[in-house]
Amino acid sequence: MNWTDERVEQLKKLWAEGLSASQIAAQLGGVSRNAVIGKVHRLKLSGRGKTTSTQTRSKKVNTSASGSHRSAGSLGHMSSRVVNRSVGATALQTEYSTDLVTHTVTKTVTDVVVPISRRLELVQLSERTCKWPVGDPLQPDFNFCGNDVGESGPYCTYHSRLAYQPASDRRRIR
DNA sequence: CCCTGATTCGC
DNA sequence: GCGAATCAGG
Repeated sequence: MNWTDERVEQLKKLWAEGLSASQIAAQLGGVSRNAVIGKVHRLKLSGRGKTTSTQTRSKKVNTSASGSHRSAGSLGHMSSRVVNRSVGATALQTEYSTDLVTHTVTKTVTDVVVPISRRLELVQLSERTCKWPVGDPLQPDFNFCGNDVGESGPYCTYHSRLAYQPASDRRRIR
């Protein structure tokens, strides 16, 4: 995958918005989070604002002659990271978030990164359906994401992450 | 276990 | 320049 200008633009934008590297990678598609991070570094825009990354890195594992001890104990996980990609209308969306316009766009921050959801009604929930609420509980059309939950909880894998993980953002020690 | 960003280094 | 592997940490 090439880093076209548009993609780089997206990257910078999303990174500035505070999205994590993996989320950005998911949205751009075709790249891993490492690729994103690597690019971010090359663009010299890491440390999103703060994070005075104090150069404390100097460990480095023996590069030569070591290795080959990464046995194969467990098998893969297969956690598909499905993300709805905005098909079509992907054109001009590169030069619009530049400032100068303060008209609160409020582009409905809905699911910038949320994948598919089945929109089930409460009655249809079962033991294996994601109980992540979708919509406004005060509205009659309130429903739930009904994706299959693995064995890991009341939510589908994706929503589980949204529910918990949001942490890991205040280690500051670096 | 999951995740995060940071760094290094072979390509 | 790119990104996988690795590391360190929450």
